[in-house]
Formats: sequence, structure tokens, C-alpha cells
Amino acid sequence: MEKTIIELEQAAHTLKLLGDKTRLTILGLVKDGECCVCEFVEVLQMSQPSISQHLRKLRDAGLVKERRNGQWIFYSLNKEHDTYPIVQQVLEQIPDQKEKLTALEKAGLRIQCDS
Amino acid sequence: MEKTIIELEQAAHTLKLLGDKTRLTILGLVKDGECCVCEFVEVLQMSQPSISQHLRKLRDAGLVKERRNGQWIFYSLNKEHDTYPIVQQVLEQIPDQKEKLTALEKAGLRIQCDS
DNA sequence: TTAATAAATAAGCATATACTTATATACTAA
DNA sequence: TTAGTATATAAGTATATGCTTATTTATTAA
Repeated sequence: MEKTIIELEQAAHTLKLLGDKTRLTILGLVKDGECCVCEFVEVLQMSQPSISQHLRKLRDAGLVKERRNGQWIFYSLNKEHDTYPIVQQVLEQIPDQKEKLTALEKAGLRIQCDS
Repeated sequence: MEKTIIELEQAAHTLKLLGDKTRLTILGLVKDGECCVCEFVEVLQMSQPSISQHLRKLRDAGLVKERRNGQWIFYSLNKEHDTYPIVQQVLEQIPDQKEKLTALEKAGLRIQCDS
């Protein structure tokens, strides 16, 4: 497979979004699956509007996609996006965020995606 | 070689610095060698103080190092830094900036490092 | 010493960013 | 319909950011 070179401007825009602890954690959380907003709120211990605003930025940039399921909206990585290779590489080099979700699960706060 | 996992906070800080077109270009320019401040000024067509301020941020974060040679100060990638793997991966995925230096060279504006 | 050049720093300012609280919208279930 | 829950959006605000112009520092060379 030929290597895709990402435009500098687009790369900078994506990296700026990655350059925030909250958003980087959000992306780490959806690395292997989808999460709904209330899960981010629980894990990150931040207000719901604040989380929603970060998610909007990530979605506007095309880094994540959303799927509604009833009352819940699930977010996941958009692997089709031009800059996904950058996101992927970065996520491989930071600590796994999965344990934060398993902690949620133990507390019974994890939303069942197929509910 | 074991993979190094970079702390989330530190990764976010580095990514924030990468998330600016000017700084990303500067890093691209020093990917394969060193450049002095006036070269950045020429290539990027920006004011000298503005370039210096970007360089200071990159240096404060440890992403680049400097070397004085007479009147000139040469900047280069700091490959010893914890987050260098991230920087390296990102630089591999954006367009090469080398041609901008060869254009300088043709115009006779490139500083000879060993002058 | 003096003038010239390279680079750093300081101060000021307009805009961007990341929160906050309040409210609106969308969906579910009684 | 009505009440409850999940999420989005709006508006306000404090701080951060990236430029500008002016000045300072460091080095070179006359």
C-alpha cells in the first residue's frame, strides 16, 4: 500500500485537536470501540456541555463519527478520514485508556451499546 | 526494542505545538538537518520575532535544540526527547519541506553551516 | 570603540480557546 | 400529553495564543 501524505494544513488542524488532554483521552477511549457522551462525562469527570463541545470539534474535523441509538449518541473513530493515519499513530504511542472504561463497567455505569 | 509509551499530558503538550502550521513547517525543515533563524524567516515569510517566538516554544518543550555558530543560531530536531517518536511519525506523514530549502539555496540565501 | 547583523525579548493587542450556566432539542416511557 | 433522560447549543467570561512594533543582547568586523 502506498503511503498517503497528508496536507500540511490539514495535518496541523488535526494535531491542534489532538493537542488537548481531554480530546486526546476521548480519542483514546474510542480507539477500540464506541462510547456515548455520558460515558465520557463519567470517565473524564467534566461537565456534559464541555464534553459535547469537544466532541463537536472532533466531529466537525471528521475525526470521529456519531451514531444515535435511542436516547444515546455513540461516538467512534472515523477511520475513513484523511488524517486517520496520524491519529492512529499517535494513539499507539500514548497509554491505553481502556482501563478507564473497565472501571466504569465495574461500577455498572457502562452503557450497553446494543441496548 | 520495546515501545515507549508517552505520558498523555506530555503527548498533548507536544501535539499542541505540532498543531500550528508555522511550527509544523519549522519541524519539517529541520527533519534532515539544521537551519538558522534567518532561513526560517525567508522560507516562511514571517517576521523574525514571530519565528523566534515559535522557536522558543519548541525549544522550551524540548522538541528542538540550538547551536550557536558565530552570529547564527542553528536549530535542529532533538532526537533525545521523550516525544520524539511522535514528532518523527507525524513528520513522515506530511509533505517534505526540503524543496523549500533547495529553493533558498538556488537564490543563494542558504547559510553555510560550516562558514 | 563603533557600526552592522542575527537573534531574543518585551509589551501591546486582537482573536481563539475552554470552560461556565442556562436553555433548547430529541427521544423514551408513563 | 407529560415527565424524565441524553445531548446539543447559546451566551458569557477568563485565559491562552500568535501576531505586531520597539528594544535589547550577542557577535563580527571596520
